[in-house]
Amino acid sequence: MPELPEVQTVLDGLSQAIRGRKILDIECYYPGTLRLAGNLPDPLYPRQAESFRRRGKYMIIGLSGGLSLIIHLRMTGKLVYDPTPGEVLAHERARIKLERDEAVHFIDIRTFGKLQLCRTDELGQYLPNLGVEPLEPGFTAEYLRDALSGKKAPIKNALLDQRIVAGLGNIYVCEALYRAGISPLRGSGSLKLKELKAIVKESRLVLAEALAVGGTSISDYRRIDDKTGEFQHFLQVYQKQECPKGHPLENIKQAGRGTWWCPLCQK
DNA sequence: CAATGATCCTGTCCGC
DNA sequence: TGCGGACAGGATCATT
Repeated sequence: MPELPEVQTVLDGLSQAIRGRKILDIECYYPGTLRLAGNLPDPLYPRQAESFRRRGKYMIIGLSGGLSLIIHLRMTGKLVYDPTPGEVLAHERARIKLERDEAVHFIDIRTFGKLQLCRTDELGQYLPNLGVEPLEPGFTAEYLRDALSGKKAPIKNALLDQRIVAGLGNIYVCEALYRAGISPLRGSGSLKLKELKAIVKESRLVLAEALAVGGTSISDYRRIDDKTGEFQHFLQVYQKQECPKGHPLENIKQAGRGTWWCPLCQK
């Protein structure tokens, strides 16, 4: 499941592969995967891919002439750079066609991923409200204290809320809470500043470590060259039976998603 | 307003 | 062998 480290890894790969290149067309093979804003210029193509940035789990590619392409991989989306593309691939939902007959495939088994083309000056209308970036200076214990004050929702749910922190997903929230020694069931508003500091520190660490090895490949996630990331080998609790200390883990459901945690290590 | 649940999807895995 | 059902989950929308 692409979270911040995976999205950043894909984005870096995409930037390497197509920065400065001309996009000749974007074809859509599954209804709704490619969405066009209503007021786009004609002709729409060609457009040069000029800039590459990330906000939360959204990739934002700046195109020449004041346009932007927003890409969200959701759960099973993949971008694959292909210098010699042929027929439409299995599960290929869209294709970014480049000059010299090259392409980037958007492959997405479960079809939840989206490509949105819009004017750059209207980007705000096409991105949801997103909270602080967890690897930037604004992500502090004090920020979390203010954002979570009075909230009754479990800390696990709050950390998954992209309006509070943008980029964390199920895997890294489970890992960060384990490392911080905090139970995922704790009420958000009940956490002390010291505990929030541990959450901030461990979230940053786990994200940075995962980013350094190209993300976590549990099932579908791949880099742009279709290679796997390596952080799955370093997970301590996600989809595990026992924690590093040998304690049995509990697997519960929170907000419809699996939580793995150690009742002995996390309080 | 906040919190929860349903929804969108399909490949994989499990039990019978 | 094959089938039905549960499960995986990010974000959005509807409901309580």
